[in-house]
Amino acid sequence: MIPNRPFRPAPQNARDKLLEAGVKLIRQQGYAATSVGELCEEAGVTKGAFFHHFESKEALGAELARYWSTSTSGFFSDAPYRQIEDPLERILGYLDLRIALIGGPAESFSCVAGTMIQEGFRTSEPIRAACRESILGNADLFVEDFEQAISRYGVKADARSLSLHMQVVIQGAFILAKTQDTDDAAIAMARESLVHLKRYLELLFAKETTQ
Amino acid sequence: MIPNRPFRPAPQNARDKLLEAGVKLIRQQGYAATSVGELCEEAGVTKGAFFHHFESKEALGAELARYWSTSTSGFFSDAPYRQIEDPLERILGYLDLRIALIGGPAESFSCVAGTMIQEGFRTSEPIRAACRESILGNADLFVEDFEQAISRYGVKADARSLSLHMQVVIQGAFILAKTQDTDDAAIAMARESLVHLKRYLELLFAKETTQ
DNA sequence: GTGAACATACCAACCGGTCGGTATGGCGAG
DNA sequence: CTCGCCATACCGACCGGTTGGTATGTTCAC
Repeated sequence: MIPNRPFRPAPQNARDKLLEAGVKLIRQQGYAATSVGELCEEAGVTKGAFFHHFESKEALGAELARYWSTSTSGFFSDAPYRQIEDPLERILGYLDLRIALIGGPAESFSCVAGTMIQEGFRTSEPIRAACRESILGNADLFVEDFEQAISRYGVKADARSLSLHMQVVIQGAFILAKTQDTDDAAIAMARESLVHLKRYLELLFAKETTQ
Repeated sequence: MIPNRPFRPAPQNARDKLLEAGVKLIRQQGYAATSVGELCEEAGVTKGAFFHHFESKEALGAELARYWSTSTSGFFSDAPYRQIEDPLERILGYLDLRIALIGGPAESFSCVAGTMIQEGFRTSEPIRAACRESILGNADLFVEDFEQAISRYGVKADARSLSLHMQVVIQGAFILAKTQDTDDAAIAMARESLVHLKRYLELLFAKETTQ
């Protein structure tokens, strides 16, 4: 779940600096391995500032998922592919955008919420809930598109289930990308899976496959 | 990547007890959040035993991925679905088995390697390499099946890419499962994604969809 | 002059890892 | 048969450093 820093405004206050530091460090090494001290150093603020803005490290984790969610869903609901009239083409346009956004090292295109939920789903209810909202919220963006596509193309399928499946493939693609030795291989790996997802939707909606 | 304890022999020596403890605790809370002391307590051994068998915590992490890999790939290459003659049906049989194995809480059916690689892909080369082998090794089990299916059904597709895509969906399904509030919802979520994957393969190989 | 936004100094608990030691069992020499 | 030798398996006290978190300022806009 993409947007790198260039997509977001450079943070001014300590709070946002800490959240940006969280995006960077937690994507790279996970939540538990990232210490409060490290976050402060990366953000260029002190521990006092940290605990002024966040009740605990756990609170930053939960806030981070919300921060992430807000910036990414804003990005995806404003992008040009939204103007495409045909609902299926709109969804495929979204996937093309995601494919295009995959670049650089894996930690620059993977998902903060997807990383955090693996560590926190049993041990931190606030983090689980926030990551849940982030991931399912992104899926929600496409339920209506799928409903329209289903009725237009007369296909028997469940709109919500398909939206969730898109998230499944995206999250899984990030994991497989992380197994690769080089950035290029990771990029190719992640993109390939999204192409499979596109083909599934094309086949399901009985459209001629581009391949 | 499934098999729960019942599929593996009860460990006798300290080494295997520690690996079993690793499977349990790291699935639940991740690698970094699991301390050596905790692993020893869960395994019922002391720190001395830990560092007698493993050079470091990191070494246990890497060994754990191999341990996991060995027991799961053994399980999947011995299972009955392997006897199915038709290569596509064999692959679909594998997915049916995976669907059937999804049960209980998310930490009992999710993948140790998929959890660890998110934390270690940048910070620990031994862990990344071991998780890579585990995940890609599982995918390798089905390359030949796909090759046979592709030539039998005369479909234009890449066998290795399809095998990897199966892993993508499986890993992604585990992440989405962890977002759910209840075990039942998590189970349903994970199974649903594998059903989508089945349908993709059925459509791709031009077989009548079961749905 | 008051409250939000930070900085500094500090703490107890816990972390990964070390180390000196013991219990057990295999094995070759006498 | 047995005794000495040694390797392996395991124990648990201990160490220095790091952790998340706190208590107490300081600064400055309103």
